[in-house]
Amino acid sequence: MLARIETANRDYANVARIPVPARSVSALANAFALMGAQMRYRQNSEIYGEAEPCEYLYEVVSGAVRTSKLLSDGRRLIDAFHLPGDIFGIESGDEHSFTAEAVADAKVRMVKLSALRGMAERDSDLAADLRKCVTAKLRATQDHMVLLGRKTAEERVAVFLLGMATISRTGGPVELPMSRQDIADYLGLTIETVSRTLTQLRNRSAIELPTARRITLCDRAALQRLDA
Amino acid sequence: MLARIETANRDYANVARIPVPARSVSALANAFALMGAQMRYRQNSEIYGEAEPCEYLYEVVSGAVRTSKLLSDGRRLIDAFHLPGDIFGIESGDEHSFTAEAVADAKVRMVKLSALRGMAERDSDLAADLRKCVTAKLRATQDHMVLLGRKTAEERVAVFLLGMATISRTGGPVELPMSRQDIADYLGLTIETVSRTLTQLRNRSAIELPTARRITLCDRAALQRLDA
DNA sequence: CGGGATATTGATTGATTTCAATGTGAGTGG
DNA sequence: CCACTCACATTGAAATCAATCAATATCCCG
Repeated sequence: MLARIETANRDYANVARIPVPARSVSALANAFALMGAQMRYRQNSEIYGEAEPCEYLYEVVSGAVRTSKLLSDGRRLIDAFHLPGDIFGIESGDEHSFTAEAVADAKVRMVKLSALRGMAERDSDLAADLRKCVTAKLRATQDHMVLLGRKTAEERVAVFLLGMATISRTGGPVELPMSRQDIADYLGLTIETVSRTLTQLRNRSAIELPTARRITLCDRAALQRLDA
Repeated sequence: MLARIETANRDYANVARIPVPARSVSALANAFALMGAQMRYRQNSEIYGEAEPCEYLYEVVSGAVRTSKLLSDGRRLIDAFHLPGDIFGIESGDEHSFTAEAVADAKVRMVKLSALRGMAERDSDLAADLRKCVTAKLRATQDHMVLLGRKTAEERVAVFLLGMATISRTGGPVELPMSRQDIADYLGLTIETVSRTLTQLRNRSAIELPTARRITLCDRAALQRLDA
């Protein structure tokens, strides 16, 4: 849920997601188009690991990617989900602080950071795009931090649903590429609480759940109200 | 609890705090020394507000500053505490996403961001320092996010205490410039839970509480163990 | 020596977790 | 095509951690 290379502006209901409008990252988009090496990753396979050096910037072409951190005793926090068009691999230093894995089978384009940085010295648009990726990441992390620090289970789930709906902005139902465990670890909850909260929202007719991985938002206003 | 202009390296026990070593931000330190305008702020007065444009970068000279966000219904999350030597005002865009206020009477030096950015075009060291401030901020926010998302009250308080001890690295007791309410809002807890947790740590002889605002860490290892 | 804010402690409630079944659905092989 | 299976999701009951409500206690500060 980070910087996307967008082709159109839209309303950004979801506080947890601050996409970068298309025009402003076109230099980066070009770099990916020109220099991007495409890779495939099977579901649950690792793209990079925590503590590995940051060498590439990635763009999701298809599928979905999660970046997460595992605590010593098995607790896990998912920092973000990355969907087609999203950039990931931005990190807070020379080493990854999260692990990236394919949530579903994924195609990913990657570009060497050293190459991008080299180009950015000559191309101020590209330099600006790279800066924008970092600040967008920071903003998303700040929003996620507020969510985890100060919101109820119901609010967290509502924010998540609105965020997913914004991304896959087909008017229709939202297709979730991730499991309940992934959602729980993103929201700082347990799978049971996520499940119960979804049921609760369904009982109030805010959403419909045709299948576990497909959710229709019937009453966005009700969800929005929960996005305190 | 962000980038500091450090004069020496030390062990960085606290995951929530990633100081920038002195050498690497010397260009920025110079800029503050040369161009910094000093301001005083009374306790609890606002330095900048959420949604105001980002115009300055700040350095705490004395006292303490908090950056926080208020939710619509009064819930508050404190993003970070900034102590002497810390840089703050780094934000995720052109507008502040948090409010900055003096926790205690504070002296602050400020430099126009536009000026810094202008200089950074000619001075690659300064440009690197500015990048480092953003990435350090991102890392601190990521760590805080993990804390809020996945840690128990006891773990949160332990991390906070170790962090404060690292900052004010006098071997002696830690002086807290902030109230219990501030600590609670930083840790995503209530004042009662913070208070009870401190009492609990005292009963286990991990800490001593000569006064409410002064804490001696007697058993760091015990606290470290809680920093999962 | 008050007095008011701040902090601690106590009792209780409540939200979320944990533990434990039960249900559902996609894929496989008979 | 259907049963089987295994993973994933939902639901239920009990336990737990932290929040809330309610008194004190303590510390500044005048």
